Amino acid sequence: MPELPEVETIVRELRQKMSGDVFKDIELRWPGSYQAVSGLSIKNRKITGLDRKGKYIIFNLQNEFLIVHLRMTGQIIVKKKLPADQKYLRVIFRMQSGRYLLFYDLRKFGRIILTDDRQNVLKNTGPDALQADFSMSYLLKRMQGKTLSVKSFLMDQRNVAGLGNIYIDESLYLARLHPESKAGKISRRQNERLYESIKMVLNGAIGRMGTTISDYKTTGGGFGENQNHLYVYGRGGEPCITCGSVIRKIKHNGRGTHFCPRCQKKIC
DNA sequence: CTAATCACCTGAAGGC
DNA sequence: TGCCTTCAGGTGATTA
Repeated sequence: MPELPEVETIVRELRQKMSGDVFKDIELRWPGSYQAVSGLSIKNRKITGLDRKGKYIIFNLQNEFLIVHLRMTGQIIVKKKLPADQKYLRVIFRMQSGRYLLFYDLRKFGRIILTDDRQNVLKNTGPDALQADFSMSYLLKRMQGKTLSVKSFLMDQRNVAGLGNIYIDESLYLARLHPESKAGKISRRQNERLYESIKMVLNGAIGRMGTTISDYKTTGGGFGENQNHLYVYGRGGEPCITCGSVIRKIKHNGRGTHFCPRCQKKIC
C-alpha cells in the first residue's frame, strides 16, 4: 500500500530517470485506469519535472499535469523493453527515449489523470505531511474540538496528506498515543510528540526506500526495506519492542489497527 | 461535523 | 479438493 514514503521514493527515481523525456504514445489495457480531461492528449508532451503532494505523483508537462494515484496496488515501472510478464499491466506509455513507462495495478483502483487543472484533482488534499505548511500549530488548531479518533483524523487526507494505515499506526506508537484517543482531547505536549513522531517515521521510511508488504515496488522493480523496521504494523500477537506486552490488533473504522496496550495511552 | 456503508477490484488465507 | 467467507485498504459518494 503506497503511502508518502513509497510515493516519494518513486518520485525521486522518476525525476532522475524521466525528466526531459517525451510521451509518444499510450496504450490502454484497462481503460478505467486512465482519464484525460476533454481535448487533452498525452502525445508529444514533455516532462519538465516531477512533484508529489500526499500520495499523488505529479508529472509536470509544459502546460498540463499527468497525475497518478497508486491507491493500493498500483506500480510504476520503467523498462527499456516490454517485459514478458504483462499480467496486471493496465497502461503502457511509450517514450521518445524508446523506454516504456508502465502502470501495473492488480486491483484496478489506481488512477492516471491528464489535466490542465492540477488544483481540481488535488482539491481534497490538505498540507503534505513533510512540507512546511504542515506545522505543529496547524496540527494543534486543526484537531481542536474534534470528537473523532486521532487515527480517523490522520486518515483524512484533507487534514494531512500522505499518511495511510501503516504509518499512522507507526507514528501513534512512537508518540505513545492510543489510536482511539479523541483528537480534540490531546494535550499540547502530546500533540508535539505526535507531530515529531510523524516526521521521524516518514523520514525513516524514506531512507529505507519505503515499506514492501505485498505490492509496492520501486520504478526499477526493487523492494523497500522498511518492512523490517516496523514497531507495530503487522505485528499483532508479537511482543512490544519497548515493554514486551503483546501487540494488539483491532478493527477501527473498518481498518486493521495495531498498538501496544501498555505503551499507548487512550485519551478520551 | 461525524459515522457508517457501499462501491471499486483481485487474490490470499482460513474455515468446514 | 472445493466452496464460501473474510480480509487487505485508499478514496469518493451516499445516507443517517
